[in-house]
Amino acid sequence: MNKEDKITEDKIFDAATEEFEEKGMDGARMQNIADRAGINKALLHYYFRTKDKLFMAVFDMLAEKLFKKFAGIFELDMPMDKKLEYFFTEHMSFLEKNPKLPMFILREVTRNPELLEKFLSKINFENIESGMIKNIPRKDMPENDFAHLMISIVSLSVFPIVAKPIIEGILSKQDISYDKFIEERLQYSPWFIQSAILGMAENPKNPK
Amino acid sequence: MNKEDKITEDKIFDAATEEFEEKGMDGARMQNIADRAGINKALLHYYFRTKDKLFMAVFDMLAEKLFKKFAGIFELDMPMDKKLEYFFTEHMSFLEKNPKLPMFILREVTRNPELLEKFLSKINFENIESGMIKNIPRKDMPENDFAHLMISIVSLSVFPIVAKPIIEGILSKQDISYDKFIEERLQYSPWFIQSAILGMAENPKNPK
DNA sequence: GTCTATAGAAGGATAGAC
DNA sequence: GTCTATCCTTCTATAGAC
Repeated sequence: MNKEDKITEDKIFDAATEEFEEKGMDGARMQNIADRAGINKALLHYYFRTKDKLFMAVFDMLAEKLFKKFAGIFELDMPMDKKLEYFFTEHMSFLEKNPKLPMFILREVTRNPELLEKFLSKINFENIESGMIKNIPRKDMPENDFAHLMISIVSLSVFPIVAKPIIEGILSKQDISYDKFIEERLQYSPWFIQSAILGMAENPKNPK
Repeated sequence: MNKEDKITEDKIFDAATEEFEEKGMDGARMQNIADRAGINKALLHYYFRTKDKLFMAVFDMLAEKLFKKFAGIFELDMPMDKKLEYFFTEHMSFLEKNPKLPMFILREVTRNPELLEKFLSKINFENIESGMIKNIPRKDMPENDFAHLMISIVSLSVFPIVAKPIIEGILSKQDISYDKFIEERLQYSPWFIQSAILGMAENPKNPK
């Protein structure tokens, strides 16, 4: 199905997704959305009433999209080393295809606490925890260390995408391609994390 | 010196910094800046001509501030394990005091390539590389692995701050305080990274 | 359902008095 | 230097013809 065949509401929704994902609520313009969709401004209001309602529809869809990918992976039942590799392969290739998505979510939930609530409400904590804990490398791991490990994994996968412009700029001065760099991280990051997990077990934290 | 004594230009600049850091260029309002500074809109234009010029002055100052902190720490001449601890202590306590700064920089350089150039131009790559390489744990580390290690360190320190709203929300459902969590990371992250470095040395990457 | 034209609100910028 | 009043542009939103 090409763009011409699509019904108008879909064309508008897709155009709005592009505009909002790129510029955020504050930077997006209804005129730009109309232009991208190849229709006029009045039609936007005919289908979605207000900019805010249109934005909400887009945010909801994108939050769902990002979240589904995360949760699904953590729930997998496999050993930690396999899970890590699978996570980075799946998750980062997803983010490569949607490079603006994490920045969009972060920007908007930071701007508007209501959106934060909307986003958090999608998370099913029980599934994630049980899925991870089942295959955790060390059964004696202190409770909070689990949270630290999770945040570390997410930091290592999401930040290189969120900070793409800066990292790309820095790498280019050393003649390294950003895309190649991200490709390498599919191997590097699981290796890094797995090494950290093993290393931490061998060399327990000195008490504070 | 309290706010009343300050000369007007400084009051405006400080108020603009708050407004821009919080809302970004697109979301900031000149009226809000005037209100925060306790003066009227006309004065903003008297001192800074346009919103864009005022924004540029603020961006320049904040980019410098963030960058100085980063660069200075990497240049330190000390062994890797001490450097890591020092980095996280210094860097994260700085970010705790300026929690909106990294989001601001990321949001704005993503929005406007000119700002990205401005930001990148501040970086002195030679100082950073020489300062890090001098105390790198493994002299035989492949070239790109150095870049991967650096990005990993920055990811682990910056992301938990950038994603504060989401992380805070998730932790609160498990009755963990965000501030306490960040405090713990001052110990956890250097330990995590140090363990990874040691672990990777012992367990070399299997060739792709 | 789709368009043109325009109303109406918001926000950046300026004129001019003091 | 600082203020009030106001202009002008930009943008969201609606009216009304087809």
